[in-house]
Amino acid sequence: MIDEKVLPPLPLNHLPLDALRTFVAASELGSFTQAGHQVHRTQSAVSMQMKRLEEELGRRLFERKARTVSLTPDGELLLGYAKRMLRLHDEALASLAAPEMTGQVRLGVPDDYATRYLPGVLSRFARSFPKVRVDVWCRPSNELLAHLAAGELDLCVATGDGADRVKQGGKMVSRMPLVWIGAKGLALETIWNKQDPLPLAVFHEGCLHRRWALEALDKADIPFRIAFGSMSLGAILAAVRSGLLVSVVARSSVDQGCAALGPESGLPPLPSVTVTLHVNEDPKRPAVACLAQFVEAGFAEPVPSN
DNA sequence: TGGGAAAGCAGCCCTCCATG
DNA sequence: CATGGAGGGCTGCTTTCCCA
Repeated sequence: MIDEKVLPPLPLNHLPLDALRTFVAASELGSFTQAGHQVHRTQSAVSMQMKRLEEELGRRLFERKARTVSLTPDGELLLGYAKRMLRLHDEALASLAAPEMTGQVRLGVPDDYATRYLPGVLSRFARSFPKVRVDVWCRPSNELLAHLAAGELDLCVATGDGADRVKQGGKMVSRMPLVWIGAKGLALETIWNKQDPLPLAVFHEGCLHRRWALEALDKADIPFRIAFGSMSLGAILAAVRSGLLVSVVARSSVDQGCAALGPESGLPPLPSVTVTLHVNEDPKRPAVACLAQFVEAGFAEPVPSN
């Protein structure tokens, strides 16, 4: 028998999903005004919502600066939970809206993002819509977009420099920093003395990671030699794990046996790639829009750890 | 130009009460 | 006991203004 007199009072706090959605938008956009545009509210409404959320939690979530806002450590902590709660909420709505949905959806994803994000997205989608068949193609972004335009795919994920992809009808779902990687524990000077060319493992011609990496090296006047080329992320990572060369991948792709090389390595800084989602909308095929929601939510999740 | 505060307003929701 | 309508309070929004 539980003696209720010794129990601490239950907290009355709750986290309204509306406010969490605004919170996620503000944290990602770094602005209450921009967040307001995204959630269809005014800047003042966003400001008040965030103030109420902070009061509810008794924690400061944002550092307010002159023209921007940024997350406090408590805000960072909440962000992960908020994204998971919103994902579950959206999944539940989608599942209840059309639990008996059937059909086939053709999804295209670049190889490196397929490895990281697809398993979770596909398993959640299959649990919610077991009667929908999903066919996945792994190809470079440009090829996927061509297949989408030809009607051979229903939706695809593509990487690019943001503005271009959005002009092509894509919806931005994430920004992913590129990083130099080497074998875990690698002392870079053992394979590169800065006079000889830097040994590189890179993706195929036409890959954005490759182009940006080579441009950054050119700009920094660092000679290089392509010692390994592949279309497969798995092969690139395996080559890197050999400890004989370095490569460039999205931060989310760094796996066991590899480590990101910081600025102390002497390698030039790299930009971030924009990840966009492109959909051939078809009102007669709701499964396409549903899978698009799941993919988008998958990219909103924290990067799965190794 | 963007965030915060105050005032005013609309709509939601809870409570109460009548009705079947 | 369930349901539906009325009334009042509360919540959350927009507008406006001020400050950095």
